[in-house]
Amino acid sequence: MATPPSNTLTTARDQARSHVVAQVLSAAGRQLSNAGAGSLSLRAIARELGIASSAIYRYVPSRDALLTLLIVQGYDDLGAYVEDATRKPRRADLPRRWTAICRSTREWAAQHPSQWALLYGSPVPGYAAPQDTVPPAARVPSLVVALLADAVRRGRLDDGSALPVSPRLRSTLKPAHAFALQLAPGVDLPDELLVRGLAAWEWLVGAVSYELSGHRVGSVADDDTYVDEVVHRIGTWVGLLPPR
Amino acid sequence: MATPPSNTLTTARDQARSHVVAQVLSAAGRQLSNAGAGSLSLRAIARELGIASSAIYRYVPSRDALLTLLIVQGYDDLGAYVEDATRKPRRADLPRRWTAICRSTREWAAQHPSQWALLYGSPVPGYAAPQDTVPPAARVPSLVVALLADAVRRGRLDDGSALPVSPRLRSTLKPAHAFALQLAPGVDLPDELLVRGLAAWEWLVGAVSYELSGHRVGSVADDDTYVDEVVHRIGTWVGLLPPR
DNA sequence: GTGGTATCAAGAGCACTGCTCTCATTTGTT
DNA sequence: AACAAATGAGAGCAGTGCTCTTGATACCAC
Repeated sequence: MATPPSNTLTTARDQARSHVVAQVLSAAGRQLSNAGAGSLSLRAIARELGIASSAIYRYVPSRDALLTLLIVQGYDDLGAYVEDATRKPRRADLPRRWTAICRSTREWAAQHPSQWALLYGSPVPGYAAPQDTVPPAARVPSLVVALLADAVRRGRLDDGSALPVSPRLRSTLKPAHAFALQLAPGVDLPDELLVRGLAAWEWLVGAVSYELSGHRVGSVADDDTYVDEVVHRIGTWVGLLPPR
Repeated sequence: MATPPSNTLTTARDQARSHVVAQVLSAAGRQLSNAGAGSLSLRAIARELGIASSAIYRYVPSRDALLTLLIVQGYDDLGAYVEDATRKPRRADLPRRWTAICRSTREWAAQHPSQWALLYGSPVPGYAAPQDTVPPAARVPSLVVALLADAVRRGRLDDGSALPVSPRLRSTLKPAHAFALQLAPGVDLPDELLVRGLAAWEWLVGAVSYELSGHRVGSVADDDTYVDEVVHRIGTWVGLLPPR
């Protein structure tokens, strides 16, 4: 009897192995939520799983590698959450799609502050994000680009405040342009719009982090209404929303 | 002979003591720059100063307390740097004052990435910023408010895109209003402007952090020209700059 | 079935951390 | 000179990431 196709992992051992890996990841995620990335301890995970501390290293090469796995998982979780929320409005309802992106991003961050900090917080010095975190990290930005592409396609973009783009800026935007082109092959997003989209996304991330870090406590009584307001204003600035 | 006035600390011991404290802080700052907040080690500082590891605790109660000191020092350093840069343009030159705030903030962050991360990065879980970090943290925002107040005073604010402010939003902004009123007692900053100013500042912090975390690497070829552009656009959005 | 091998679990151990004791020494004041 | 406060050093505790060795599995080919 020939061995089963080796590309699908079906040997009982591999199955058990990936099960343990999943347990490790789950325990790590739980620990991350409770105590934050700083105090994530491999030994504590081993204790929780009831195995020796040294046995952890059969499943995860190092603490940094585990953090990388958690980062990828975090990006994917956030991406799925925002994609889900963005699917709810009708596709033609650009304003609602924009607010859905913003609100769901903030919601996810509020529900998973430690993972958000892991994704968009201070990078651990000496830790360079491996290449395999890039695609999952691009999921939400992809939604923004798709939204802008739809707006261009339907001619529903308010270009009232469009500014001329210098050649220097144009060449600087080449990578973003390539990203957008690959994502929405049909439409050609003008560089001017790319600046607005990228800046809007950076702003959103910044505002969420600002709130989560507690920097806004003394400035605003109710974060919800403030954020709602700013989400609206940025949407207007980008050209996706009418000026109310 | 009466003891010298006790409010001024002149006893030789106190002098030596504060000297050692300064050395500890300096070594901690150096270590922070090299290795980041995560791997800041009291024992390593003690080694560098040539004293026993336990002796550190005569000068700093705990690692968290040392981090707090570094945070306060960081805010003050950043505040002084930006204040300095903002003093250079003529006071009437509002556009240049705005760009000076943005550029100097970004410069300082680029020169002190670890301290920036300490100030605006992911908060250490379980670590609540003590009250004495609040005033130094408000230094740069104060500059923004002062700038806006000047703009209002001189009637040089472009209110073309001003939006109505709902009562709900108005009451949410009370703390910010109080902050501004205390800073610029003469002028009354409209709530509409407060939203724009606060949002602009949050955006700036977000963009700097975004860049420092390396999230922008795949999107833009030259960060400098991109940031210049966005600084200009936000300035325009706030109403401080003409639309080029 | 049996032998060989890759995998896994466990324990000991190293170097490091924050922090707390105790004890001796130095310093400043009365 | 005497006393008290401040300081320094060392040992020690509990914890960390990670490595090495040793012994027990489970798998796979013959």
